Amino acid sequence: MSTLKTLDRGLSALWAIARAPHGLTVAELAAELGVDRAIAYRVAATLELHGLINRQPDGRLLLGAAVLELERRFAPQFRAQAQPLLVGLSAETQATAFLSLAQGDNAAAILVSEPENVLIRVGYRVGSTHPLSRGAAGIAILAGRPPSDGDTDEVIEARRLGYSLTRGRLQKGAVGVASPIASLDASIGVVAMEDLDIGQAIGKVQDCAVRLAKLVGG
Amino acid sequence: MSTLKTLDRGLSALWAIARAPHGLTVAELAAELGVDRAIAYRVAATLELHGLINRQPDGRLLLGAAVLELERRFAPQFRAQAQPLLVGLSAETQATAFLSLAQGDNAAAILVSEPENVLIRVGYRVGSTHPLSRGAAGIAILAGRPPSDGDTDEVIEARRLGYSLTRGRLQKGAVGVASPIASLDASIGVVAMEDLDIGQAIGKVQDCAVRLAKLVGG
DNA sequence: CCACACATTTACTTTTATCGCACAAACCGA
DNA sequence: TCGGTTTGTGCGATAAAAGTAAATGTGTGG
Repeated sequence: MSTLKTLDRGLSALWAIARAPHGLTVAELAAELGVDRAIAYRVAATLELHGLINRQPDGRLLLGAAVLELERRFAPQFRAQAQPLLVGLSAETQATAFLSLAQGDNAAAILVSEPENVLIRVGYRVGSTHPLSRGAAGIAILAGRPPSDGDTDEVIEARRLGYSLTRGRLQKGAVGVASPIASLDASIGVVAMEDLDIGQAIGKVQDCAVRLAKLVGG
Repeated sequence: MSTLKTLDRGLSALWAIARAPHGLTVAELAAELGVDRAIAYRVAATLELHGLINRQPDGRLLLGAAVLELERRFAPQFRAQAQPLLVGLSAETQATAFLSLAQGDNAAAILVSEPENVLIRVGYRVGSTHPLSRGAAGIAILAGRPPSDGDTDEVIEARRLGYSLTRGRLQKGAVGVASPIASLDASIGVVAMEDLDIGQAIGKVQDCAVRLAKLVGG
């Protein structure tokens, strides 16, 4: 699968600028990319043309407002529909609820709801990703797919049970429960510290997965 | 100012995919860009590499979860600080409050707060842009900059008064008031239907601009 | 089971967009 | 005013992309 070097570099530049809290100068961007300044100018001009970056009066490059529009166009109706379900799930289980989508070989959390009235919550950043093979969310997604030779025991077990349960795979001391939504290549679940009522959580998570599948699928 | 054709086309592809509610097939993307399918494959592969798009099992191209991370990294501390001010402003004026940033020759609304308990509200989409020379937000931004030869009468007037007031420039029947935040190349303001209490709104908007400038500038 | 359409990837030649030097301009502090 | 630094811009050599074409899957209906 071949890729385009110029586009790849341009997107790397976008990330470099996104990562820099106070933006980058063109010279810094050039250094970051390991290219001549002239190239960095052309990359920046092209990104700016599309509103993805913005030049300050002092010349520094910052992320542009167009990223807000991209975000708005990311699965909008789906997220709107799923939001209330997640809020309910986090309230009932007193744990952090999440909805994850397969993105290539990763699971990405696209929606998170943290419980209120709880002293310590497990944070889960919207947009964060981890490998499908690690963590309850990813394993549940794999379990929602048709069986395959590469499936680990964890995945096979999760497929049989209808949910996955992991401890400390992504974060020490954290317990995760997730259930697949096969039609979406997604999973829904909760994470908490060791104090999670697992029996209850499993039921609620599975119920949520079924309701969401109905909501979207039919 | 020269740009990179390959990067430009790749970003156009990103927007084409973002605009399509149910994504695009590679063939559709190729048609949209006016290029051969083989090229569209390479563009898609590169975008996917960076998580900006995602391939469905059926092959369709959809926006990827990475856009959520980009959004998170867009002026995060600034937006968090400004949010409560905007909520207060919309509540006090019973109008839709917004915070706009200059992005090239456009003003982009990066934060919006709509009043509650109001029958008809003026909607203002986060991320939407319009030319700086049109609308209260843009004129206020220009008024916050040092005087220049190109300034229109509206801008000069707004600079003198410390706020801009427009009627129906962006939307028929809508009134907008905005005040510059010069240090940020930004403006804050409200829009409403004709029923806005303009005298009150001007004062509140200016007060908000001053407080936000202090919050961020010092 | 085969023929067919369709999606995806690869191999390879030609074209052209990109690279990176080198130069000009603006800025700045002394 | 003058070095020194940073910012921005033409232009020819060259590497990268375009554009063919053809191979490889993949599923469908006869």
